[in-house]
Amino acid sequence: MTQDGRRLRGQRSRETILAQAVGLASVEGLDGLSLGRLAAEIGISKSGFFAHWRDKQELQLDAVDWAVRQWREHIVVPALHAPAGVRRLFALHQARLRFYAERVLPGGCFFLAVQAEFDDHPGAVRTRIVQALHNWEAFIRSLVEEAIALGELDQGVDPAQLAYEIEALGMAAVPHSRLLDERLAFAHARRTVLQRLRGLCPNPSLLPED
Amino acid sequence: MTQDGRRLRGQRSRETILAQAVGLASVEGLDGLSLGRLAAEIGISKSGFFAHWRDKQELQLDAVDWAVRQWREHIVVPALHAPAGVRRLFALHQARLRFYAERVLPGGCFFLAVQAEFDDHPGAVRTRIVQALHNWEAFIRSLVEEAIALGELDQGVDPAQLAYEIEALGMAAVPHSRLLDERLAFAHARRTVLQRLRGLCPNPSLLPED
DNA sequence: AGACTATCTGAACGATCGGTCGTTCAGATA
DNA sequence: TATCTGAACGACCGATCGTTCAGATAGTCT
Repeated sequence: MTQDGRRLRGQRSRETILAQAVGLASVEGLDGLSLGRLAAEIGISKSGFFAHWRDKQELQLDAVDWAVRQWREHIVVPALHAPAGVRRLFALHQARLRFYAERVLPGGCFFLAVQAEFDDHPGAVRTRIVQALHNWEAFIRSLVEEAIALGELDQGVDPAQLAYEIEALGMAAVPHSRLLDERLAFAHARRTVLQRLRGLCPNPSLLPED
Repeated sequence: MTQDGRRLRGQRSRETILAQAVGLASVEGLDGLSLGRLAAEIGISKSGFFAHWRDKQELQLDAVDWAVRQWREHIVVPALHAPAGVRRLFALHQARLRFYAERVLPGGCFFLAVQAEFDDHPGAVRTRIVQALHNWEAFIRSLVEEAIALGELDQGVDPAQLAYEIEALGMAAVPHSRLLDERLAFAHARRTVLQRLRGLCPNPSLLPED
């Protein structure tokens, strides 16, 4: 492949469009997202979209993929820098809360907005969302299993159930911080998981006290 | 007040419209809800709405109130039949899960759909949603405090934090049951809260073992 | 019977939706 | 230089959105 300035420009456009689309979708949802408003916010023409995507659904699918990559970079990768075991599990939870607190996405969480929107809308977009959610929970579960294998969590722990807990307590921080008390929401989300992990950990000193 | 057949008919219309609107909003959200589709599903004309509500927002506000009443009847009232304390707290959680599992609303949970939609949309509707959410959490908190006062929960328990836990673990059952595994989601939501309450209760035999 | 009122309808409105059209322009190719 | 291609544009399409309005229907009151 030789360097083609045209394709390079197109790729940059796609990137900025997708970034903006994920941000907007975190507020309005993927269906609530309107091509006209999206174009206006970026400062391009609406018809320009169709040089990159056949229709709105194609853009939605790419937006999901883009959001998954963003999630990986902001939450998964930083967590992998923590030592394996219970500390990595808690680092994952903290990275997620930081992602929310720093308002990386204007709507808080792309996946929360999109799950609530598509759980009753069959189609290709829903399928891709399901896949992303499944991979995410499987990843949490694998960290739990690793922590058990390392002897940093009780043997009796059900990995799927603890993964459900961590996911639920992290996700709930979004609406709580936006609709009620922001400081309290993040404090509760953090402390709940922390105390839960400490309670299940034979060596609680691996984790901060509070 | 004399009996007026017209007003009676109007009230019945309002009721069926609101019931349908809450159901539809649990799927599409309160903004995603379209008057045209709503009218078509009920079998009335679109313009008939405006005999009952000035505009769409007025209908949205009444829909929130209606959903709150439904929530009270289906979840709060049944829980109050359980003996005060930790058993009532768990009964509340179970009533909620039953409400979801029985698919009373086609979208699963009106408040989940609506929270994700309005956390970034200031206005009267958001204000009313915030109020409803606040009242709900305050109610859970009051049950926690009651259980502590009755000596059925450890003194050290932070009522606000435990309320956050119960709310988060219940709410998360909706997208999990719809997008991943329904049976597992409800099982996790139930067992997590159950084990948590048993762990905090000096007399665990008040609660079922599993 | 006639005046009045609440409910509901059908037709129409301006705005916006996703999407298509032909066209323009920059950059690559030969 | 001549030709081709990818990106982006403005104008426009039919459909649907929330909303308005004049009028029909039906139940109440004098």
